Amino acid sequence: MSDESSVGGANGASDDANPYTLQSADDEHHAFWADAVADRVEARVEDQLERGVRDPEEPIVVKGGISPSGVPHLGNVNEIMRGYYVARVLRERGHEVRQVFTADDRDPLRKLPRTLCDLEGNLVDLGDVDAGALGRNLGAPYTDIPDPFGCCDSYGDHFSNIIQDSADAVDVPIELVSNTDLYERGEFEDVTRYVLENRSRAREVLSSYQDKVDADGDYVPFNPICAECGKITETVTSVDLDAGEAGTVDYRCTDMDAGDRTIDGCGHEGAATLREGKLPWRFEWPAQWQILGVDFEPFGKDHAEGSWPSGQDVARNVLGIEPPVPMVYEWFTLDGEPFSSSEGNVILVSDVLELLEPEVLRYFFAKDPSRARDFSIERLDQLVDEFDRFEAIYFGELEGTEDEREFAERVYPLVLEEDAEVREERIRLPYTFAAVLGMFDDPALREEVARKEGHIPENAPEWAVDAALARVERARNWARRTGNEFDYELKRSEIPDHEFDAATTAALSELAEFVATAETIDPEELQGEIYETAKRNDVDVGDFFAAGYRLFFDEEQGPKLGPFLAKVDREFVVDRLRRDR
RNA sequence: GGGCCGGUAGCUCAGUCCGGCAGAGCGUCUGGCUUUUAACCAGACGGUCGCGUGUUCAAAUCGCGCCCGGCCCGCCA
Repeated sequence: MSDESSVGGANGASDDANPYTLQSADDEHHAFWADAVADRVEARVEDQLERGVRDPEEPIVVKGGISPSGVPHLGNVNEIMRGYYVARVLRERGHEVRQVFTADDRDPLRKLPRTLCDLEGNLVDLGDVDAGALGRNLGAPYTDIPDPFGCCDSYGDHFSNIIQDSADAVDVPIELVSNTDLYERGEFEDVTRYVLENRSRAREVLSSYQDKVDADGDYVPFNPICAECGKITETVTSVDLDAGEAGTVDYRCTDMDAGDRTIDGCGHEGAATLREGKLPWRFEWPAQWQILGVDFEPFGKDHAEGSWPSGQDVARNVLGIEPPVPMVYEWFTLDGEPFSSSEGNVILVSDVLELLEPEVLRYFFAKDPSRARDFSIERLDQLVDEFDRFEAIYFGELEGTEDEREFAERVYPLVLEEDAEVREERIRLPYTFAAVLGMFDDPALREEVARKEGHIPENAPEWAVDAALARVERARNWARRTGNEFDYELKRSEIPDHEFDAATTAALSELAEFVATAETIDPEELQGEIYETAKRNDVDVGDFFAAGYRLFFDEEQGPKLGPFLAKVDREFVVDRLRRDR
C-alpha cells in the first residue's frame, strides 16, 4: 500500500488477459470461436461467484460501443455481431445475458466528416448540410451539437439512431445506452469521484502507458464541459470533492489538440460538477465496465495495444475491479480499401441488405475474427456462394471437408435469426443466376424461368419460392451497382455497333423471317430455331448466339436467348434482327 | 524506435491451437449434356504456404531472424 513503485506497468500482472489468442493450450477445442470465448466468460463468472463478489441473480453482460461520430459503416457491425454470437452461445447454455451497447456520445467532435447520412441511409455530402453550424461545434460533445438534418435531438442522437437501426436490421437485440445519459443521471458520479480521490494513483498507472502523463505531475483525469463555449476542456486547475453535492473541479478552457489541428479554447474559467464533463477514454472505458458490470467485450485491433493494456491495469489497480474477458477482432477492408467516411469508402448495413440476405451478412461475422478480410462488393457473389455451400453442407446436401461439416453443424443455426426455424426446404437461387433473372420485371416470368432451369423443385412450398425470388431483387441491385457482366440491359433505343460476315447476316435475316411469320412464338421452339438457322447457314452456333447478344445487349454473353426474345415485342425483335433499328 | 496482428492457388477462403501426402469453392482451359445463356457433369491447369534459418523421421503448423501490409505507444469500429 505504501510502496507504490510495485504497481504493474505495461507488462504488469501475470494474469493479464491476452485479447488475441482465442484458443489457448488448455482450452477445449471448438469449431466456433464464440464457444471458446463463452468458456472464458463462464470461468470468469464461476470465479466471481466462488469469491462471493457476484450476485447470482445478475445476468451476464456483453458490451460493445462506438462513438456516434458519423456514418456507421459495416466495420462498426463487428462491435455488434461479435458480441452477439457470444451472447447467443451463453444463452444457449442457459445463462441470462444482456447485450449492452454504449453510444459514446459525450465524446467531442474532433473533425468534420466529409460524408454524413440521413436516417434513411442516404449518403449526404458535408456541403449539403449546414457545415458552418457543425464547424462552430468542434470540440463539443456529440449530444450537445444540433442535428444537421434537424430530425433528431442532436448530432449524437441522429447517428445513435442509425446504429440502433443497423442492429435491428441484422436482428440483434441490443440495449443501446447513451453515455451522456449515464453522466447526466449521475451513474458515473461515484466512479468519477473515486478516480479523482485517487488521482495520484490514476496518474501513476496511466503514466506508464502515456508519455504525456507525468506520474508526479498535475494531470487530472477529468474533462469538464466549458460553461461558456460548450467544448470539452482538458485543463483542470483544482479539484474540490467537498464542494456541492459530490464535488466540483475548477477549469480553464484551453486549446485542444485534434490530430493535425487545434481546436481553440475560449479561455473561460469556471467550475463544473462531476456530471458536467467526462472521464478521459482510458478511464471512461474501465468505468463503464464497473457501472454496467461488463463480463465480455470485443474490440477492434486499434484498442489491443493501447486502451486494453492500460484499461485492465486501471480496472485492477485504480478501480479494484476485474476487467471483462477481452477479444480483439481484425479490421476488414471494403473492396480492398480501408473504411473511410472522409474518402467516401463506406457502406451502411442498410445498403448491404439491399444486396444480400441478413443471414449471409451474419455468416460473414461468424467467421474467425482474428483474420483480416476484404468485404468485396465487386465479388459479393463469392460470399453468397460460400454461404450457400455452408448451408448445403449443414443439410447434408454437400459433403464438404470435416472442418466445414463441423463448422456448419455448429454455426448454421446461429446465423439464422434468433427465432427462425431451420427449414431444409429453403431454396437458394445461385446468386449470379438470380442477377440474370433480374432483367425480367415480371415476377411470374422470373419464377417460370427459374423453374424451367431446375432451380425450383416441382412441389416447393410457397414460402420457399417467395424467399428464393426475393434474392433476385438483391442480386439485380448488386449487378446494377457494380455494373458487372450480369447487368444485362436490353439496348432498345439504339442498335449497338456490330460487324458480321455475310453468312451471319444471312442467318439473322432468316431468323427475322421466322419470328415475323410464326403463328405464335414458343420460347423453346425459338431457341431451337436459332440453333438450326446457324447450322443451315454454316455459322458457328456459339458465334451466332454471340451475334444475338451483341445486337440486343451489346455483350458477348447473355441470358438464354430463345425464351428471352419470345417475351420481347415481336416487331422490335424482327427489326433488330434485320438491323433496321 | 519499441510492441502487436495479418500474409496459404488468378479471386474468396479453410487448414496453424494439437507437426503427418498442400485443400475447397469460384475463375481459366478441355470435353460432355445430339440446345450453346446463368448453370450442371467429367477432367485438366493452377502453389517458393511472404523470405531465410533452427528443431524434428517429418514443418503452412513449433523456435529464432528478416520482408511486406495494417495497428498501437495522441483520438477513433
